[in-house]
Amino acid sequence: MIKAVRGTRDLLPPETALWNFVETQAREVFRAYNFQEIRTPIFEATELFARGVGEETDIVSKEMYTFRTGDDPRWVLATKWLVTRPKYKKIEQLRRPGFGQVFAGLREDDVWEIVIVEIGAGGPKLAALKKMQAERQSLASAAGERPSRYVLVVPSSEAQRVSGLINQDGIEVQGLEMPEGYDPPESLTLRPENTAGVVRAYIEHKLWDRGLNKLYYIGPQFRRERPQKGRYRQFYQIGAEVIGPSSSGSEHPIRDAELLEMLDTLLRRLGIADFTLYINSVGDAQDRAAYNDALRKALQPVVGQMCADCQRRAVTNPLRVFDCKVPEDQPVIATLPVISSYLGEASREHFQNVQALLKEAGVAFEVNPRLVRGLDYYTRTAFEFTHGALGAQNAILGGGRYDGLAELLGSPQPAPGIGFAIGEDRLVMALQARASEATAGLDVYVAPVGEGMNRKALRLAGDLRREGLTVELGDRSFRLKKMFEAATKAGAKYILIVGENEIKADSFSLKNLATGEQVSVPRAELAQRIREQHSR
RNA sequence: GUGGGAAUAGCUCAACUGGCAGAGCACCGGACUGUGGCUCCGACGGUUGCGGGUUCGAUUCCCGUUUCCCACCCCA
Repeated sequence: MIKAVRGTRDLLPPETALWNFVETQAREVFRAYNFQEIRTPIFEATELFARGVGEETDIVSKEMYTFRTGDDPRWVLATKWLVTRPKYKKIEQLRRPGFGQVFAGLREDDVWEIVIVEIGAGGPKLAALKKMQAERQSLASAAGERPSRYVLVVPSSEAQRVSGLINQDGIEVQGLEMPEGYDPPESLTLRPENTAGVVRAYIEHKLWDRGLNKLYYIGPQFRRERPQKGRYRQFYQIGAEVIGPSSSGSEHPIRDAELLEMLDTLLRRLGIADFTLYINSVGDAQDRAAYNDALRKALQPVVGQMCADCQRRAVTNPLRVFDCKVPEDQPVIATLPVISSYLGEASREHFQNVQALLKEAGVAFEVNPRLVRGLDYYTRTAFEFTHGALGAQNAILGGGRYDGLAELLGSPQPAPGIGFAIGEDRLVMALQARASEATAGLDVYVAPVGEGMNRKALRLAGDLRREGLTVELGDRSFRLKKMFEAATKAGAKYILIVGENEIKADSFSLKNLATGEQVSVPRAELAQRIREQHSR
């Protein structure tokens, strides 16, 4: 049996009704705050995420669904061919277009290794080139005495760019003229989050010229993580971004406060009361750099007493030490400097203002000096909403300010912004108890009885549906009893009998399935009658 | 990616030290051919996740594998 792939799942009724409920509420709240919907592609150039989210983040370094297009096996697919003299001919036999000219310039004797790489539109992967260099070095030292040349062959259109990147250590870059019809590969990635895509669209379509600076999105995202409760490989996010030139007010603390107040409103409206808003300021890029230095220094003398995870974090990402849950480490953590002491004047004032405005708006919050965000682009305000009873994945929503992101992605002018993303899967999980409320019921079951009644019933059902009712239609071949059972099972409020007597009288037997009350209702009054009763 | 637990009918779960794979609910049919729910009767439903091993015999024991769950890493 073919099953849904790992980490993905089908959403089935009645749960889908709950998803629609959540999305409908979100749209309504967003509209009240003048946000408009944007839909960006589900995949983007890999480079967008590498630059926007950060090359060193876990997301980009190991959790993305990345694939290449444009590869044609007739061209050069190989990333590497190891060439020694006996194998030289073997490669020629591969008859890849254009190989002849590469080898023409080389004498067999002095070729040690030829590496052929294809360079996609996204540019060469630095990591891949570095890895090849390291391999080459170990091969060369293993083979010691042999004279060698190391040749990197790339499509000629990329030759100059690549040699600029790798022109060192005796590596030769040769351009290979690609044949007619060569389609350079692109590296594409299923979006792991939506902020980068929104900012890309903002820049691409010059949305500032259209006064569009409040945007929201709802849709699937993809991360190749190990599945866990509330954590899927295709997951859904509801998010919004306020972005624009500073003159539009996008940098002002009131935007931060407004956004947080909107989220508070949305969660309450969804019936979630048991949540906590944590906020912090992670400062601007300079503040963060200074703080990171200080943190590393402070950790140096004490890290030896901490758990293995913390020792690793101290090197790779010192901020993460604050996430440590080992009880023995907590006293040490308590002595570490907090970022608030390293905030510049501007960041400090901004954060103070956000807090003052939140109080003004009556939004409850807690400052959590240890709250840090994982993505590179966050600056200043960072926040998250947590909810109990969700296990280890207790954050249902997170976000923050990203003042430098637009420039990083090539915006001609600064466009500070702030946004959030709600984990819809987790939000729905938190709402599961209320699932029944969101399920829409069936208004009426139309039951044809007797010869030729199917046609009449079909028309009548169509009329009622056009009047806005939810209608299910039976079939004359069922016995009436069957249809009653079906109507009851489907949760219909009424059953409507369409038989010869009814057609003659143009008045139909309408039975309330809850009360058992049955009356004859003229055709013209049917929809009205059903709706009335139904709204009681 | 790491560690632990689990997988048996559509669902929830049984099956003792290894001995015919079962129940409740759901679904379908009937009792009842223009009146449901309740009741009763009947039928359907399975490669026990998959693959291998041990054994006369494996749902049960062993190995591998896949998926899910819990946690770690990390984090919208």
